[in-house]
Amino acid sequence: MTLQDETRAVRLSSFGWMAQRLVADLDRQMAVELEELGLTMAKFPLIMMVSELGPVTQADIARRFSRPAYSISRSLDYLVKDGLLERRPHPTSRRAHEIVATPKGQALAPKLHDIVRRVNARVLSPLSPEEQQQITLLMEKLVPNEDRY
Amino acid sequence: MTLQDETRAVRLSSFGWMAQRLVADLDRQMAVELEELGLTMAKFPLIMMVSELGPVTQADIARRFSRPAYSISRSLDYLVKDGLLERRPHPTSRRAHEIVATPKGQALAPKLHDIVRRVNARVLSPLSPEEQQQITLLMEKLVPNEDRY
DNA sequence: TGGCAACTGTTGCAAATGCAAATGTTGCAC
DNA sequence: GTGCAACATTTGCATTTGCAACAGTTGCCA
Repeated sequence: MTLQDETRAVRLSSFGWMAQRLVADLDRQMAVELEELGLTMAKFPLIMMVSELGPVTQADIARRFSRPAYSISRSLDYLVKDGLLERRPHPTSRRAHEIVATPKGQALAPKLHDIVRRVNARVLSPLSPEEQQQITLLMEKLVPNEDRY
Repeated sequence: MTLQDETRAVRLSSFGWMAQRLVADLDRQMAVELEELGLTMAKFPLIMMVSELGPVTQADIARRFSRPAYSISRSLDYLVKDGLLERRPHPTSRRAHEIVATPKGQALAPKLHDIVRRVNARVLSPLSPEEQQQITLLMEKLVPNEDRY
């Protein structure tokens, strides 16, 4: 077996490689759907998290996403500018901010739910319903549903 | 059911969301291993592709990755500077470049294979061998193994 | 109380990325 | 062969991102 064949074999049998491709497809499809709402893949998970958790602190968001705090700080700048989220003074701490959705932001949530359901259905459509259930269950074992996003 | 509960339910039942988390973990683990070789997740797939396909054209790389050509052009700048890949004049076309691995780049390939195998094994380890086989097969149905990377 | 380490958030600067326009090349119809 | 559209690649510029340093706040213990 040549080095080239070996490299090819490694790639084709790599679960991670397939997962990367899958997520790339997923991202492309989501980006298209989100564009119609004026959103991007960078903004979308933030709105979802705030919609799910209600008032949260920036540090909390950062922890759950396993992302650095400065990154959240900057992403929020955009969402605040869009008028979708809002920084409010935290009720008990003067260093923390409470992040909440504006009415405009809240109105987005149901549409985002639809998009998520639609894109998931499309991506999974090559599988039979039983297979879809199988892969979902297996996936749940790989990425335990903690409070992490 | 409140809006918050609904958002939570959508997220937790979303296959795509789990896939995102999985790939994020995968990326983190790969980044750690690659760092020991002085590589990054941006450079790694390029070396793999050139190692697998031998001399390729930049446009071909771009097509296979479904990425814009300018992005490949810039990534190659870094890899050429690292002395891992090389731009050679194309034998038949004067506008195209032939991209090949330098000896130093070729020497990297076996180490990259090891890393891919190691990280895949670690990520899949929560599953039994039968389950690992199952999820791999299901995944193959979702992302057909074409010539696309 | 005073001091200090840990925490929350922001910012300046450098590196990376995306987009649109430019440069040169090629195939092909005329 | 000329002209022109499609191609392969690069580059200038604006936007985004990452990193390290900063400013302010809080908990805690001596």
